[in-house]
Amino acid sequence: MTHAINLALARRFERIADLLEIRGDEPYKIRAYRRAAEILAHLPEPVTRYYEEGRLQEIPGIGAALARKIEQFLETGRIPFLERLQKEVPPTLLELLQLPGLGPSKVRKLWKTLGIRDLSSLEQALKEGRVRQVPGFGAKTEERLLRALAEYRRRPQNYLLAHAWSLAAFLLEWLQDIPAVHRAEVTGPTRRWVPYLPGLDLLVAFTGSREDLLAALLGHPLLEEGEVHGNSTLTLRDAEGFPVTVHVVAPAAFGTAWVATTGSPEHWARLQALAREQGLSLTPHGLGPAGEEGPLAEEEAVYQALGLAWIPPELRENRGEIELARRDALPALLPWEAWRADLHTHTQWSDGTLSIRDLVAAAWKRGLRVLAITDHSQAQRVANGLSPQRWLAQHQEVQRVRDEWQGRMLILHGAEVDILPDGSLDFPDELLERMDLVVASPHMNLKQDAEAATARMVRAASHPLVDIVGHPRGKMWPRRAGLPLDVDALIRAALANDTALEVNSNPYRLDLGEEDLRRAAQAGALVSINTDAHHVSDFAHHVFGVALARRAWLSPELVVNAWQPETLLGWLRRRRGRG
DNA sequence: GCCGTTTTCGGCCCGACTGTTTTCAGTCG
Repeated sequence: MTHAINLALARRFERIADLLEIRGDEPYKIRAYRRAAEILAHLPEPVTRYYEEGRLQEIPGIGAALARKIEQFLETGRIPFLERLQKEVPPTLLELLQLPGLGPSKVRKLWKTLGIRDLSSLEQALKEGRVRQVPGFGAKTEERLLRALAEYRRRPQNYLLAHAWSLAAFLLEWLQDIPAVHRAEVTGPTRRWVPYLPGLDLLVAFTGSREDLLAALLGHPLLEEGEVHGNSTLTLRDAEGFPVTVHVVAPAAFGTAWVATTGSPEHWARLQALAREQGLSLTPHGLGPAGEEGPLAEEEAVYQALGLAWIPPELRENRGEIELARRDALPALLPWEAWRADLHTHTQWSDGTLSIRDLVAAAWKRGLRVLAITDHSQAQRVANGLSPQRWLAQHQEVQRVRDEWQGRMLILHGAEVDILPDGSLDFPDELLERMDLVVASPHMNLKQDAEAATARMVRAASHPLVDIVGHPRGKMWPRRAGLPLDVDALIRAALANDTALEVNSNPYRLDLGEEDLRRAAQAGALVSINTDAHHVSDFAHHVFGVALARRAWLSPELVVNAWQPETLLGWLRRRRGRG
C-alpha cells in the first residue's frame, strides 16, 4: 500500500518541516509541509505516476512549490531547498526534539544563545549550569532535561519495529531483482517482532561480491549510506539514520545462518548447548561433529536435527520454549489470520480521515468481518470529539451504511469515550447504554502518580458499560511513558467485570505493553487487539498487536477479536444485560 | 505553502498545563 518513493519524499518533507520549525518559520508553511508528508505517506499510488501524467498538483496539499520539489527529487534524487536548509540549521539539532519538554522554539534558543548543536553539547551546557542562564529556562527545566537525557541515553534499543518492517518490505522486493541473490529474508529482532530494536537485520544468500551487493542496495531511494563490514555483513542507514545490517551467507548454509541471526542470542546459545549435549557443534555455517559441520539450507532441518519442533521466531527468547519444543508441547499461539474484528477505529466525525462508508469498505477489503466505529468523545477537542448530539446524528449515518451492507459485515457503533482524571467517563450512562460497544481510554492528565492512575483505570474498568479499556497506559513511544499503573490491579478489575483490556496495535503505542500482556495472559483476562485506525493504511498495524500476543504466549481464546461474530455479540449483549 | 460555488487574499483547529513569569510563551495532545 505504501510506496517506497512516497515514503522517501514524505520523510524529506517532514525533515524540512522540522528544520523550518527550528529556524522559526511561518507556522502555516510548516504545517503545509507536514500535511503534504502525511498525505504522501498514505497515497495509494506511487507519486511517480502522478509525475508522469503531469498531475502532481491534483494531490491534495500539493501546490506549485511542493510539486516543484517533488519533481526535483524524482529527477535528481535531491531537493536543493532541503540541502540549503541543512547547511543553515544543523540537522543534529533534530535529535534534541526527541527529549520531552524540548520543542522547536526552545531548541532554537539553545542553539542561538549557547551554540548547542547536539545532545552532547547540550549535556555539557547543562552540567556547567549555562542552560539555566538562558531566559525562559530555569532550575526545573535544567533538572528535567538532565533526567530526560539520561533516560534517552539509557535506552539502547531506539527504533520502531514498524519502521524496520516497512523498510524490510521495500528492501526485500528490491533484493529480488538483484542477480546473484538466491534468497533474502528478514532476520534478527525484527523477525522475532521485538517492539523496539537497534535496527533491521536481513539475511541474504548471495554469490557475488559484497561491494556489488552494497552498490545495488544503495540504489534504493530509502537508503543513504553504507559500507562493507567484515567479510559477511554490510551496514547501511536510511535517510533517518535507521540502521540496516545485511548478513551475507552462502545459499547452502542459509538455515543455520537464519537461526543464528534470528536469535535471540540466549536462544541460540541454548541451541548450541543442546547440540553439544548430543556431541554436535552448531555454528552459523553448519551443524555436525566438531570440525565437520555440514551446511543446512533450511531452518526446519536445524531444529529437526536437534530433536526439536520448529519454534516460531516470536518465542525464541529462551523462556522455556526449547524444552517445550523437545516434548512437542509448544503453546498454541494466536494465528496471524485469526484477527477478523477491529473494535476501535475513527472516522471523519472525529479525527479519522475516512467517511463511515469508506472505512467499512476498506475494512471489508482487508478481510475484516466485524468493525466497530468508535470516534472520540467530547473532551477530545483537538480530535473534534463528538457531543452526545453528534453521536446520535452519527448513529443515523451508521444505520444507513449498515443497511447498505445488509449483514455481510457486522458493523458496531460505539465510541472511544475519554476516561477523565478521576476515572469517570466523558459521556452520560444514558448515551453509553445506547451503544453496541464502549471503548474507554485515557488521553489527558497522563502524569498522575501510581495511586491516582490505578484508581482511575480500575474505576473505568469496573464501569458496567465499559467493554474494552483502550490503551490503558496512554503511552506514546518514545516521548511518553504513560500512566505508572499497577497493572495487576487493573487486570483484577478486568477479570472481575468481564472487561477486555486493549492491545493497541498502533506501533507508537503498543499498549498494553509486552510485560503487561504477559501478566494479563497468565491471569486469563480478556484481551482486545485493535488498530485505532485513522487511515486506511492503519489496518495493517494489527500485525504488531497480534505479534505482541504471540510473544506473550497469549491463549487465542482470550482474544475477543478472534471470536466468531456471534460469540462476540453474545459477550457484548450479556455484559449489558441484553443477553 | 495551500486553498477557495461564502474569499485569488486572508484564512488555516484549539485548550490545558507548566515553568517561567508578574501577564505569558512553549509544549503537548
